[in-house]
Amino acid sequence: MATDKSSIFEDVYAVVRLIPQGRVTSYGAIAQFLGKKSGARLVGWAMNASHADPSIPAHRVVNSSGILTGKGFFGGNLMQELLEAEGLVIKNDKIVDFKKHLWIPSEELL
DNA sequence: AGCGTGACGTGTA
DNA sequence: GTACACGCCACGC
Repeated sequence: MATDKSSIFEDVYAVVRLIPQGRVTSYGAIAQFLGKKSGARLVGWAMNASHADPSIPAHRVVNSSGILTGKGFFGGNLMQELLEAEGLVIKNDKIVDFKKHLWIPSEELL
């Protein structure tokens, strides 16, 4: 949004930044919202680049199982603590009641 | 233009 | 329930 890079990163960043606190979304949901049916990998790849932008709550993005796949990129349990700080409950690296906290842009933003 | 890679997703065994 | 393979799109070399 802020730029005309035409790169998928910007699109992913924009969506991730819209994720409300205490909510989470999945790579597939974002990919679907962007129009990529199975572009979940692209989202994950974009998130990898999100490290350059600390304003991106990448910790709110998990895989379709609600597992903190990218926690290793945050360093230890930082990702889990961030989510717990937002009222979420993490158990065994996965979000409890994941579907309950799931935030789908294509539905919430509709 | 082709190959390899990736914080994924889904299906099948 | 776990393990493996395929598919999918975009970027870097």
